[in-house]
Amino acid sequence: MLRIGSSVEYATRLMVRLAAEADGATLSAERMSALENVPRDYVDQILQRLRRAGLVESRRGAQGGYKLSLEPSRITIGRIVKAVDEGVFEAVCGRYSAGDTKCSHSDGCGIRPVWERLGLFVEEYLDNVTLAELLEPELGVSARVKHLFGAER
Amino acid sequence: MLRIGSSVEYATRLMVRLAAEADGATLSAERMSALENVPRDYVDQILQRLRRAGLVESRRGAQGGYKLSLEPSRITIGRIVKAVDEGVFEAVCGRYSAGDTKCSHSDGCGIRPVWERLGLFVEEYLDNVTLAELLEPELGVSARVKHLFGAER
DNA sequence: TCAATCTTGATTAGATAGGTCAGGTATGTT
DNA sequence: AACATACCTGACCTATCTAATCAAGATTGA
Ligand code: FES
Ligand code: FES
Repeated sequence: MLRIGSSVEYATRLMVRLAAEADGATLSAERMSALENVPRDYVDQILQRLRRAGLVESRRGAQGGYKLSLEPSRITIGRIVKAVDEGVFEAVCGRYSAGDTKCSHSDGCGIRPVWERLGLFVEEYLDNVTLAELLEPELGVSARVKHLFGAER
Repeated sequence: MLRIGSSVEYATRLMVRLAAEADGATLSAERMSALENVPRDYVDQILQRLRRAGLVESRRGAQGGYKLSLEPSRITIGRIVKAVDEGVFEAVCGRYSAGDTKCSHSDGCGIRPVWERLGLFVEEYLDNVTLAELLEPELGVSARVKHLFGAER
């Protein structure tokens, strides 16, 4: 139901690596592959998706590589996830085309909003964790997220 | 990443049907299949999983069928989901066996807690929506869940 | 020129989800 | 007893998706 796939995990790890890089220094895909133990060609594929989403910039040729295109504090896990994982949230009800009566509840259904809210909920969570916060592991999860939990757990 | 699969949606719909049944009246799998437009054999399969989880009771033979084994107010969506969907939450980090160094972060990783919290978060949400609440669609999503969202959205 | 490095898109092997099937067991009715 | 109804069990199939690989090209720096 909720699954952090390898592309999402890899992308996050790569981004954290880049964020840890001092200044605007670049890292090559080759190097990131070695550092993060992610298959070389797969690193390429993931970085391209991140680039197309505007999260990283690249420079080709010798001494080329990648670097973040925004400050770590402006990049959220949510953006990373959306960049590499097309359908972040998907419910069955939405898969039926209009005429299809398969989901007989379509109108005034009490169940559907539960899934939809859950989707928003997860998005809200992911959009409130930034790369910058991940660089300070002693904080654990973002303080900004904690309010979402309500009372202490 | 977050996907409401058909087994989860079907199970929820079937449970709502049963909850709507007055008193302890039973419904046959055949009938539920027709009412909810879910493949006959698949209904069987799903109801068995719900029964093994203790959420429904069955009676065999003529005039047999299924009914809830608990009051609707004591059955949460979370329990339904866990009954039909084995690995509700799964992160990549957890897939590597101890010796495997694939995930070089394993210790003191700042990323992993983000996924773990998300898992708890989703569980908390699902465990706070009951069948009883779904029977009153005018309420939309449970008031008990709203506090999880923090301020108005 | 040459080597390093990103860029593009197709392809493949394996896992998973969604659904089907065949055969069995229990129970009510006649 | 016989029969129909309906649950029960577990194996099986198939389309889709994921993770990963591959091949060929385009830039850049030395
Ligand atoms: S619209 Fe799909 S369950 Fe109600
Ligand atoms: S332990 Fe897997 S990303 Fe850190």
